[in-house]
Amino acid sequence: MAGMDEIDHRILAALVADARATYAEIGADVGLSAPAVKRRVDKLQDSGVIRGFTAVVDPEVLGWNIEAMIDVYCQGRISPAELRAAWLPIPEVVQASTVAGSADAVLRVRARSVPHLEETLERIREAAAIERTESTVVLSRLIERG
Amino acid sequence: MAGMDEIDHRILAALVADARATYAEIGADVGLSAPAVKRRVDKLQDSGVIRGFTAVVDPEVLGWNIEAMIDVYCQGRISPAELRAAWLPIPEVVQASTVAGSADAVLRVRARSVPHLEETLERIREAAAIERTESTVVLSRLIERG
DNA sequence: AGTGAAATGCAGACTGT
DNA sequence: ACAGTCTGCATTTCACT
Repeated sequence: MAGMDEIDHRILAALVADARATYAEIGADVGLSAPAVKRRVDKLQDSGVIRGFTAVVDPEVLGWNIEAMIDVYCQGRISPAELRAAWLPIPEVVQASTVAGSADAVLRVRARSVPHLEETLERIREAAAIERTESTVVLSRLIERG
Repeated sequence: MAGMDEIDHRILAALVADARATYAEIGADVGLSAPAVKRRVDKLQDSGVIRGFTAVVDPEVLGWNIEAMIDVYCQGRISPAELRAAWLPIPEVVQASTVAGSADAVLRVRARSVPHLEETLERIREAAAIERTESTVVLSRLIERG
């Protein structure tokens, strides 16, 4: 985005802290009226700085206890857009990135059980032209932020 | 949480999709009145299933353009708690997990530039008794959720 | 869990700087 | 261009059924 001043950054921080905060509350924090805050938030969304608003849910509570990282090796060249389209419908895929390393992409997957993880792996492999995958199971989550 | 029925799950899904959706909108989706939805959301928050609501911000725009995943190989046995304590003060570390694989831990790091990434790597290595690290730079973020 | 009413917050148009 | 005020309308929130 072109001009992002101090106030925009403070509005962003407020929304990251609580996405359901009212415009008036944010305005009180940053010293602006509610309509002024809304105008800025709208611009921030239109320009792509704010991608959206989500609820952060405790995965443990829902029984999605097991997590794994999957290195994916593709056959030939597949565009990032194709990979994204292939994996987006799989809800177990929490994170996907293309990387500059020996692997082509790295996924982060959450599942309820080992059989569930295995089934998810199968669906990931079927979704695109994939040569092989290498999975490493997460033992404990030390840090989670950003 | 004790009793989480189908409707609770659908409310969760709606809030994950858009944390600023109104209770009336969610109620229309799940077949409940707005006050009923609010009561369920409040309970979901009190019981810890919903940890909060945040805005998802494009990191590129804020200048934290480069991201890397770091496989860490430790010397001897280090407890997860020690690793956490060592890396928590480093703000560039966005995610850290111990894993069951050839590496002992995997970090996800965000930096403003390659020199900044290098400096962060140095600090990560100094923070604990580490044998060696293997970094892979992220080319593009395909999916980011959960 | 639904209903209805009061309080609150939102979104648009308008004005001033 | 950007902030403030006003206003009609939607939403939240409470008491009650």
